[in-house]
Amino acid sequence: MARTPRNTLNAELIVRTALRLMESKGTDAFSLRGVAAELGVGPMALYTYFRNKDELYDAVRDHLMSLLPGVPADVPWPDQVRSVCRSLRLLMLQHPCLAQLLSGRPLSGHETARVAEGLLGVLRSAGFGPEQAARTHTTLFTYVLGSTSWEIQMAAERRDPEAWRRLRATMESLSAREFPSVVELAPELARTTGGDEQFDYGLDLLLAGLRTPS
Amino acid sequence: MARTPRNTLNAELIVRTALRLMESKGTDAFSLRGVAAELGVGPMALYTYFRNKDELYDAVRDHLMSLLPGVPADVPWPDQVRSVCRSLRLLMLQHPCLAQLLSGRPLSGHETARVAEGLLGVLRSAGFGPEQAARTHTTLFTYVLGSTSWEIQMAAERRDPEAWRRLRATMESLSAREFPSVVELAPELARTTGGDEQFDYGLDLLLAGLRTPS
DNA sequence: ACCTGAACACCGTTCAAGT
DNA sequence: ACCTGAACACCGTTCAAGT
Repeated sequence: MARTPRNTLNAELIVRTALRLMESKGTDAFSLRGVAAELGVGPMALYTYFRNKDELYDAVRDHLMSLLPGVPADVPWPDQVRSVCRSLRLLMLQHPCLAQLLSGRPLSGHETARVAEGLLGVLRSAGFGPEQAARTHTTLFTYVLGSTSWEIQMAAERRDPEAWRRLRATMESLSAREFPSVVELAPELARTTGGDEQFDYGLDLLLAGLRTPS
Repeated sequence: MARTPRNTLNAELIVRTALRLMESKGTDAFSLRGVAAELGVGPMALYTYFRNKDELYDAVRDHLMSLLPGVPADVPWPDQVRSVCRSLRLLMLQHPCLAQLLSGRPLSGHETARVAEGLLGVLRSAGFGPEQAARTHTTLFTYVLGSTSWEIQMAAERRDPEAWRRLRATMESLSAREFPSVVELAPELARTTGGDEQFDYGLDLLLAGLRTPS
């Protein structure tokens, strides 16, 4: 093995490699040693650029959030809100690890600054007061986070034939006495556990609530 | 060390011990070996009751979800919906690991059956059609999941003085040119990242949307 | 500064064995 | 069946060292 020459590593390269491994092997299977091996260096080489694994997680999350597109101008504010929310959802769907990085880990503080700025700017321009703008932003953001996390988990289940079979079997074995509505609405539930339509349904519900006098 | 006598172990005891460790040492720090040590047995003793770590995770999650209270009768349906959603949020706040167990792991299929049954029953009785009931249920559930996950993460940040200091510093260092609205509304954002009021604000937004003609 | 290599204290899990 | 003990293939991270 030729010794790795100097300065072949840098933070961005490590982040890109980490991201690639997370998306191919799953967020949990990801390891520092795996990234190092992929880069052809010893595990300790990464510690020059990140103090520990958490810092690398943070860097991956920040990098992904930086990919968020801006807010479209020249459209009514509800469409601007829709655009920001849909963009965040799409980013999470394209990078499933992002959901876990956002909801299950310590926060650095600026990872949501861009989506917050987008939503708050739109809401303030639409005439919302400071408090209501802040509350509405948090509501919208957490709705996107929850619905998309759930959607991703369900999609993962669907991809694994064994897991999907088990899940269907469990649903079908539910007692019709104990869970009459779940059993009756099983087909509808299966259709509404993800997808653009379901996401927009909830989003429109929130927007409809916003337009009623408060 | 006296040898552990036979039949001292059982699935429920293991689940309770695992839950206790998860809540004291954090969901991530939790380990099979830790549970075994706490119970005074070798790591392999647990494999008699659970095929692997994932099965133990599932058992803990199912146990927690079984603690959900029922739906109150004799109140208007919007209050019934509020009750189910608030109960789920409270359960997640009391057991912070539940959020991660629900959103970041494979699903067995019946963990959400009770909350689904509660919501679907209420919505169907209120006159919603099958499709709209299913869509509304998924919207409500994922809102609770997302908002409470976020709230838990923020609360964890607040408890750790070092993390909280870093987060405040990051927020204050945000450029007022790049993020004018975030900087301007920083106090409001800090106040609306959790709490009963914030949760109810989003919940009422959804309920308000539901009452407009669809 | 940038990277290596050995070492430490952990993991989950398999396997063979005991009762 | 219920539990043990040794072993395997992993982890993240520290430490001392090389350039």
